[in-house]
Amino acid sequence: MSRDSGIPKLSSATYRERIADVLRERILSGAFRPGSRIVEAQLATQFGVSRGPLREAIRQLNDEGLLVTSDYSSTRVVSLDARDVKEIYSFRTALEYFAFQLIWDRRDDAFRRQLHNRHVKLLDAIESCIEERAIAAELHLHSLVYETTDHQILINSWKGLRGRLQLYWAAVHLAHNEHGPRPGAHEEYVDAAIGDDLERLRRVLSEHMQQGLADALTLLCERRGG
Amino acid sequence: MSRDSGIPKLSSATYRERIADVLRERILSGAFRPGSRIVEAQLATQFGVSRGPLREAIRQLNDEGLLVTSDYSSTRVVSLDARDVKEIYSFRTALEYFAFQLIWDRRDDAFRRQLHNRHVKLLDAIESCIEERAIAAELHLHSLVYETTDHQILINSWKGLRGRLQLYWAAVHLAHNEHGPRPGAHEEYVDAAIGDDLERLRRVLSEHMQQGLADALTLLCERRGG
DNA sequence: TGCGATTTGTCCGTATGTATT
DNA sequence: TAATACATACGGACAAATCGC
Repeated sequence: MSRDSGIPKLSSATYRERIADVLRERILSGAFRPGSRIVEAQLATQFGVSRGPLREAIRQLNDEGLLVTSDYSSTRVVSLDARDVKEIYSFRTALEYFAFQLIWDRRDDAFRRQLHNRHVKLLDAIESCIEERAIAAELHLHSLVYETTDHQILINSWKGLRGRLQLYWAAVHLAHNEHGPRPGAHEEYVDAAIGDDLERLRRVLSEHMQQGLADALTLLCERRGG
Repeated sequence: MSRDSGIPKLSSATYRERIADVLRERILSGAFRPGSRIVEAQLATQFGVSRGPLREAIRQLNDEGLLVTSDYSSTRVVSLDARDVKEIYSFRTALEYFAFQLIWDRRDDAFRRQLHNRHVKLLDAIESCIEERAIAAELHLHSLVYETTDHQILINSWKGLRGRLQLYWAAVHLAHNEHGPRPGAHEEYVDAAIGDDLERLRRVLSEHMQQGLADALTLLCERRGG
């Protein structure tokens, strides 16, 4: 009824694009929880747009892996299982190592400074005990290496992974609000990232991701259990 | 006029899906050449469908990286430049090494047999001098390791890359019909893939891809030049 | 600079197919 | 089996933006 609901008219670009942005934001923020249903016509009237652009936005979020629609029946927010999370973390390890390989000999002071800044922000966010902030800050820290590569395919691939990671952690957070990133977990990562031993970074990255995966799966089990 | 043009009505699934399949096939086969224009309304009448499903199919091919549409103006078949090709080959190297890592300790006789089969088929295809066959056979050979991983994210990622590779080679072929994959180029690849030295495979893969990239860029320059 | 033509983007009413109950 | 809800598809119309003249 309200017909409010985002879709800022003044910003540029097409409706389809803006709708996709709003939908993505609501899914990642947890406003639309995993498994919950998305009804085309409902959202269209809520957003004050026709079904056409809305359908196309939904299709796009399907390709991004945030929505799942079964033909002629329903579309729901994706609900990740243990297998999905394992795939995400293993793939992420490979991508991030590739990213570091690409920039290894091009790392400069700006890179080191940015890395430090984002690490400090992460520690701040963790201390604030606002888990959304902590998650966002962690992903922001890890994003730096991807941005630095200037490799479009890699960056897009990372965006897709990051979205699903964010969705997953948001869901975990809603299930039981505790457990952000660990305060000391990124010291070694940052240190290796600015160091001179690529092979060491490889090991640190691998261990870092395995720890992240372990945390994720623990929480997944707790959620299923209770 | 003709209103023929594919879109097999009897097969399952939605129009959007079938239209996307037909479009993809025509792009990858070279029937729609890189840079050529795609007009919504035209295709809709040709295919005998309305603009709705057609638009959605176009959107999907946009996400797959085969079409590029500029808002309110036009949509064209993507035309890859040197930078794109470099990104594809470097990313592909990283993905394929990751894939081998995943299956390294799980390689069995079935894998080795399949690899051999696909290699023989590739050699046959090269000898036939039908370049489309040779390209398809080469991609089929490389696909094996991805399929074996059973890693959905990785497989989807590879599908996207493979599509653009196929598009690129088809374009090169139309420009001057020569230069398929080299006959001896995959001996070492297959040998390393069934061997016991992962580090050697890494090197072979890297060199193999660099050679492929070099061939691709040479042809690109020739195309631009004459 | 402006103008018209072309094409994409969007809306709405309606009809049909499919899954679910 | 029938009814319902919803996704899918159609067609005609108009708005908005781009491009060529």
